[in-house]
Amino acid sequence: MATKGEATRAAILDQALAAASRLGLEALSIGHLAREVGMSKSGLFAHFHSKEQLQLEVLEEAVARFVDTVIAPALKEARGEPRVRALFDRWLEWEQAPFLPGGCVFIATANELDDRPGPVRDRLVAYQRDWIEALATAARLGVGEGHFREDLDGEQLAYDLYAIILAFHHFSRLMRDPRAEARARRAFSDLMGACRRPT
Amino acid sequence: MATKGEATRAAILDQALAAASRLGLEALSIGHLAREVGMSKSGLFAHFHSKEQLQLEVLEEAVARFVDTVIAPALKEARGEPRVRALFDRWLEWEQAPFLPGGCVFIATANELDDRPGPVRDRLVAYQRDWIEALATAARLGVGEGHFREDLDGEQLAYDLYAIILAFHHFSRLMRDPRAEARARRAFSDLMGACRRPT
DNA sequence: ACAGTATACGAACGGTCGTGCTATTTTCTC
DNA sequence: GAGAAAATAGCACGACCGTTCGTATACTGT
Repeated sequence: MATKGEATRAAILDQALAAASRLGLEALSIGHLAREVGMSKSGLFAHFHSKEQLQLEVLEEAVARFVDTVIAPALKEARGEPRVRALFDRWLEWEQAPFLPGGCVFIATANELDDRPGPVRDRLVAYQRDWIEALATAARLGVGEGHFREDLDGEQLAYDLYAIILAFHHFSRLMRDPRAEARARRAFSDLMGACRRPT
Repeated sequence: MATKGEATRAAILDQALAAASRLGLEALSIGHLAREVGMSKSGLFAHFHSKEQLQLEVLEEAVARFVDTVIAPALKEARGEPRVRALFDRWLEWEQAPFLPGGCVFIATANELDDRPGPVRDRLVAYQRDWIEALATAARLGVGEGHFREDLDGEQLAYDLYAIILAFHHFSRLMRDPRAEARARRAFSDLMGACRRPT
């Protein structure tokens, strides 16, 4: 286990993830990143053999952390509304995680990649698809549990949840609106209200 | 039209707006843009005296078109729900306007500017603030007209509307989801349903 | 038609980018 | 502690970036 290499590699990815959160994956600069980590450009470059590979590994790292901080904890909650609520709460936490100074790295990256074909885009889209599917599944379980209306459209709920989070990102990151989180939570609770089965 | 200069200037801005829609304002490259328009880099540069100025003028152009295609027509609709509906419909049209091949240029730019201070960011934020305020005002008029609940929060509705559009951008541009528009319209009609005064 | 100006061009600058090489240093293994 | 292997540094490259400048061409008003 070549420990030293993996250690610096982890340090690089950590720094790169933070940078990608603020500026996006595309704007990652190897020279700038090397200066931040405190090593030479070529030394850093040797770990990944291309910038694209670096981007892919940053993406992978982000996904691993997303699973840890959002998905895994939420799966411990009871099926149905509690789990959906946990997914949303954790997602909102993720948006403000200390290692993501610029907010969700997927959102930050999405816009700059939506017209740039390539492996990085492909990976991102695949991950997003999985995540949306996970949201829809959690929503459908809520119907099975009797928490939600029988005619609830799981994919539509996934869309609505994503909408709330995207707006939170927009209002808090761009507009610096301090009421962004309150608005997001309000929107979520209204949405839950509309999903419950009529009494 | 004063002459040749303004004509090419308009052609440049037109091309630049399309490019910014796809890749963002930051990713605009003067050399690349010049090649697309069919002129020399320095010739193009002479029109705007810095890249930042070019970005600002592209932003200005986008705002002018947004007013023309979204705001102005909607203001002709009756106050209240019809106007809110018109604003939303036109906004969705705007997202798919032919001169915006990458979707709404404001959204495309928002993410790359949210951690880049400067005049361009400042202008964008100011415009966004105006737009959100306009949405909130339109919502409040709906209360006065008796279309919406008395306790409706205009700013919250503006947030919710923005959320739907942002999600549409995400699902259609990144995910290439053909059901994105249907989802957006469904979300909007659900939202309107929740805003109407209880009968 | 001519003068004067607006417009465009080409070349060059300093800078940063990603990416190869080749040494050299550091770390790990026996 | 010696030798192998991994990790890092140094340097150079071609490409592209925004920007400047001097010059040539095209237009405009008279």
